[in-house]
Amino acid sequence: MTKQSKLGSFFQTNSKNAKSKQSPNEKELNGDEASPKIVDYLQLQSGTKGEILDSNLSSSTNTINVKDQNQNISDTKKNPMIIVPTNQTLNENQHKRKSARIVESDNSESEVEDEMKTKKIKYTQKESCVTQTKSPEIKQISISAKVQGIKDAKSEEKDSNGIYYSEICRMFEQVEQTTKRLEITDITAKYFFKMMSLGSDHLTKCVYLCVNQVAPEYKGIELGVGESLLLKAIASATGKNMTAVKEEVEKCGDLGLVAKNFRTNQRTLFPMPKLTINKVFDTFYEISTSTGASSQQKKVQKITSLLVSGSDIEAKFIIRSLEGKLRIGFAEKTVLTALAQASAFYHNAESKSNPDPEKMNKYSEILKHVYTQLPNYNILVEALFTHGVEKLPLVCKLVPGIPVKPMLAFPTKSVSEVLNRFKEIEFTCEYKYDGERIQIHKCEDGKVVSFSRNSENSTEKFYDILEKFEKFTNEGVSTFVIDAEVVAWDTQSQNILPFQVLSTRKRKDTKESEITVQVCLFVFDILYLNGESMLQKSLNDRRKILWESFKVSPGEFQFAEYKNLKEVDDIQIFLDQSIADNCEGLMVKVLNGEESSYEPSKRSRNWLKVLILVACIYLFIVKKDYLDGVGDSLDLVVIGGYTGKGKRTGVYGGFLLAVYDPDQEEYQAICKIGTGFSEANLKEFKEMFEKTKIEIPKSYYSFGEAEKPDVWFEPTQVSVERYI
DNA sequence: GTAGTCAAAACAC
DNA sequence: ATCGGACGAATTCGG
DNA sequence: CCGAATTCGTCCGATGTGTTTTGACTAC
Repeated sequence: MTKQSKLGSFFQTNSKNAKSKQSPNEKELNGDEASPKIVDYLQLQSGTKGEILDSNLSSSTNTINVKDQNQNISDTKKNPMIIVPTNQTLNENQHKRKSARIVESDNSESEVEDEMKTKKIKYTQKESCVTQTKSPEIKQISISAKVQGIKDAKSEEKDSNGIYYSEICRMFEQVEQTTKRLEITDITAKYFFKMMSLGSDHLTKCVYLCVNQVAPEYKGIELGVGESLLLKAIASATGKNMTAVKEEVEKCGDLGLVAKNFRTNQRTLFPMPKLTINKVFDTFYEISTSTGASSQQKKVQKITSLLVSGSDIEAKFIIRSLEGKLRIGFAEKTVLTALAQASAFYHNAESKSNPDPEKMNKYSEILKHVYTQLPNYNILVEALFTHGVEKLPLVCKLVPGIPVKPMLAFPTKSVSEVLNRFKEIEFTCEYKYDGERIQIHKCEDGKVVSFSRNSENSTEKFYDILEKFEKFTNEGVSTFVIDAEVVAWDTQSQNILPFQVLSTRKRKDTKESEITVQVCLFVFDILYLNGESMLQKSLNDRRKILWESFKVSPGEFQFAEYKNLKEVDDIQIFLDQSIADNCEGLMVKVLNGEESSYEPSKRSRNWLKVLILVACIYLFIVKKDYLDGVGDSLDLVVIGGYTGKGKRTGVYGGFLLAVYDPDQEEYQAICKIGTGFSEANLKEFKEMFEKTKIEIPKSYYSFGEAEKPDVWFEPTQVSVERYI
C-alpha cells in the first residue's frame, strides 16, 4: 500500500464514522501523541493529479494560496511553496492618475431611473399614478389598489416624504429573529406588499435597501465606504474616541451592533426629524456619487448625520447597509422571492392568507429568472407594477448592453467524481482557462461592451481587444452576447500567461501606449444573437452557432479548446494536457437536451469544473511517519489569531501561519487561513490558543504590518479533532 | 502647490 | 475564490 | 404503504491572496 492511499483510506474511514466513536485507525494514531504538545501536521500537497483526491478529502481540507510576492509566477503551479520575504514593492504608476467616471449611455432604461438620478424626487400620490404607462386595464387595477393602499398607509407611520425608515428596520429585526427561510420570505413579502401601495419609487428604494445597493451593479456606482470610514462616523456620531469604538468592535464582532450600543442612552437636545426611506436611500446615493478632494470627510459627515437622526436600531442597520451586508439571513434570492410573492398578492392573484405554494414557487422562479437576465431593480419593479409577475418574461428580456448573470460551475476534485455524476449523460470537456470571466455584448447601436463575472462593466479595461471585434465577427451578425474567458497572452511565445499577469492590467484610464499585457479571448458560449436569445438552446447547438458566427484570430480571439470524451483515461489525458497548456483544469458540461441550456447565475451540476489542487493544508492528528515523503510538505505553526466577526464573534475568525526559517532563525509569517473549519473546530481552537496567548510577538517572528494579528500566540503546532 | 507615500476600498480569483 | 451550516424538498429506509 | 431517517440542492455568511484605484497625508 502506498503512503498516499493510506492517507486516503484514513480520511475515508473517518468520514464515514459520523458522530460515532473513533475508528480504530484514528485511535491508534491518537494514542501515540499523548505529549502535552499535540503533534500536528500541515501538509502542502501540490500538483497531485487525481489519485489522492479521489478519496473523500473534500470535507477535511483547508485550501490556501501561498504568497508569491516574488512574482515567480510561472513556477507557482508546480512549486507553490516558494517562500519569500514580504517586501512591498512600490507601484511606479501610482502617481499617474486622474479621476474619471465611466459614463454610460442610458438608452434602454426607464424614465423612473432617470428620475431617480435627479435624487430629489419626492413621493406624491399624483406622481405615483402618473408613472403608470401601458396597458389601460392593468393601470386601472393598479391605481385603485393604490388608492386603497394609501388609505391604509395613513394609519402607518408616514409623512409627506414617505414612509419612515424605522419600519423597514422593524422588518429587518423580525427577519433577524429567525433562521427559517420560509418565515423570512413571508415577513419580507408582507412588508413589500405594504410598500407597493406607495408606488414603485418607494418599493424600488425599499428593495435596494434590502439588497444593499443604490443602483444596478453594472452602473459601477460604489459607496466608497469601508470599515475605516464607518468607524470614524460612529466615533463622531456617538462622541466616543476611536480606541473605545475599536474595543467594542472586538467585543461585538459587528460594527452595526457597536453603533447601536453606543447610540443607546444618547439623547439629542432637539428632537430630530424621523428618518424616512427616501432620506436614507437618497443619502446613500449621495455618498456613492461624491468623489474628489475631501469627499471622504463629506461621506463621514453624511453618515454621522444619519446616525444622529436615527434611533439605535436604525443606526445598526444604517451601518450594516453601508458595510454592504445586512447579515440577517436574507440576500438577493430571498428578496426576489419575497418580491414575487408581494406582487402576487398585489395583483390579487393569490390571497394573502392562503397562498398556493406551488404557484408562489412558480412566481418566484419567474422573477429570479427574469432578474438574472435583466439585473436592474428599477426596471423590474416598475414592470412588476404594470404587468404583474406572470407577464414579466414577455416584457423584461435579455438585452445587449445589460449583463446577464453568468452561469457557474460546480467544483469537483477528480475525474471519477465527474463520471459518477454524468453516468449515462452525453457531455463535453473544455479547457478551463486561467483568466477572468468576461461577457461581451454587441448592442443595437453597434457598440461593443463587456462585463465581468460580477456584472461590473469592464469595457474600459479591455477596450483594446473589444475594438477589434469587427475582425472577429462574420457577416450577418448584428447583435450578440457571448461568454468567454480573457487571459493574458504572451505574443512572443504564443502562450497563455497566468492570472497574476492579467491582473496587473490597468482598469481605468487605459491608454494604448501603456498597455503592457496583451490579452486573448477564449470564447465558449453564446447567449444571444441577432435579437434572439440562445439560452434555451442546447450547448451543442449554441456551440455550433458560436463557431458559425465568429472567426478565430490567433492570439486575440479563439474558441475554448474542447473534446467530447467518454472514457476516464481520455479525460485524464485531456486534463493533464490542459495543465500542460497553462490552464486551470477542465470544465465538463452536459452537451445535449434540456439540461444543457444556459442557466444564468446558477451554479449548476450541469457544469462541473475539475481543478488541480494547488496547495492544501490537512490538519489532523497523525503520526508523522505516515506522511513522511508524501509529496512536498511543510511544517507550519500558528503564531496569531484574528478576532472573528459576525457569527464567529467570540472565537478566532482566522489564524496567521508561519514557517521556520533556519537561516534567519525566525518564524516567518507565510499566510492566513480562515475557512475549512467547523464550528466545533473554531471553539476548540479558541480554548486551545487561550493558553498560549502572549501579549507581544516574539522577537523571532517576522511579519508584515498588514497581516498583524489581533492576538499573538506561542509558536504552536496545531491539531484538529475531526468532527465529520 | 507638487510629488511621493500610504492606507482604504473595490474587484478579480 | 473556498467552505460549513441551516433549511426545505426529495428520496430512501424500515417496520 | 406510511412515517422516519437520510441525502441533496440552495442560499447565506464566514474567511483567503493579490492587484489597481483613489483620497489623505507629508515633505519639500
